[in-house]
Amino acid sequence: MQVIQSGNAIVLKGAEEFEPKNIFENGQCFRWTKEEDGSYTVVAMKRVINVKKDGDEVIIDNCSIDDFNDMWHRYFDFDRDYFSLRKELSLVDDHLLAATEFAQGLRILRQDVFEMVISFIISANNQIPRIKKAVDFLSELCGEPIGVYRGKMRYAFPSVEAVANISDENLAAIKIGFRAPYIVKSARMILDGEVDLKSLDKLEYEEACKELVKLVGVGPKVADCILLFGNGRDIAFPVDTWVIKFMNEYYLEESDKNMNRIKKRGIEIFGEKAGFAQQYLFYYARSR
DNA sequence: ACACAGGGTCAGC
DNA sequence: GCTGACCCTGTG
Repeated sequence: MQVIQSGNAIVLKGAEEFEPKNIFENGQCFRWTKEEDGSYTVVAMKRVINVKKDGDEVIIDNCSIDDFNDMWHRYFDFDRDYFSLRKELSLVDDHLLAATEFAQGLRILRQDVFEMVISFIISANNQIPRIKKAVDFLSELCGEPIGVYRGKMRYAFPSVEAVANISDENLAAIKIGFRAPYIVKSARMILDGEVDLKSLDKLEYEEACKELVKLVGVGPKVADCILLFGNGRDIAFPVDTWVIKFMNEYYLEESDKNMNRIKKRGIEIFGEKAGFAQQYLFYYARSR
């Protein structure tokens, strides 16, 4: 892949397996907006960029080559060979074959752990458009302003301190209902060192799950999302309503609604890369 | 109008 | 382990 500077943008030539729609609209990330020209404006890591695909080129606006190499290359998981990954998964069965064909260009973003913790606490029993609104508004209310882009001030995702010390007024304003005390308590637990997000890397997968579930509003499903999207755990297999549906329909001998058993079975069937199988199948199932 | 559900979790058996 | 309640709001 070639990275070329072009004004305030960079152009990725020969970027394989990169489809903005399949990357951003699969529910892993909440901090993007689709522009009228079909491009995606994204806030992450105290930066704002705009991503657009044009034929076999990817154009990233408001981005330098240094920023790309230092941050966005990792964020977009460019070290991974998604073609081989899809090919490998497609061998499992016809469902994964169809899903990996359908969602070609999907990537699992390497996002900030704390942002994933708060975002996915908010996601519980909620709808994706509302989750997006809440996360955006939370950032606007107590995130650092990082500059104007396309006529709008953009705000970074708030720090642990900011969420832990959010005012009751602001908390009420984001309208996340029963989840409101969860995000504050969890942020405080992280601030106090009761749960250490920085040492997650040192733990085995199961231990990392146990650590995250200590947080309030974090159950097994949210813990898996945090680990898959914010901690690079390919094996994490988040079981939500959609996964329960397709697992029962295609992969289980008899109908089951127990999330723990379904998760165990999912990892048995899909193996080390269960998280990717989940993402392809989830996106495929939800799009129909 | 009003019931229903949405990338689940928690408390109470 | 299993069940029901849960804040909020768009949908039919």
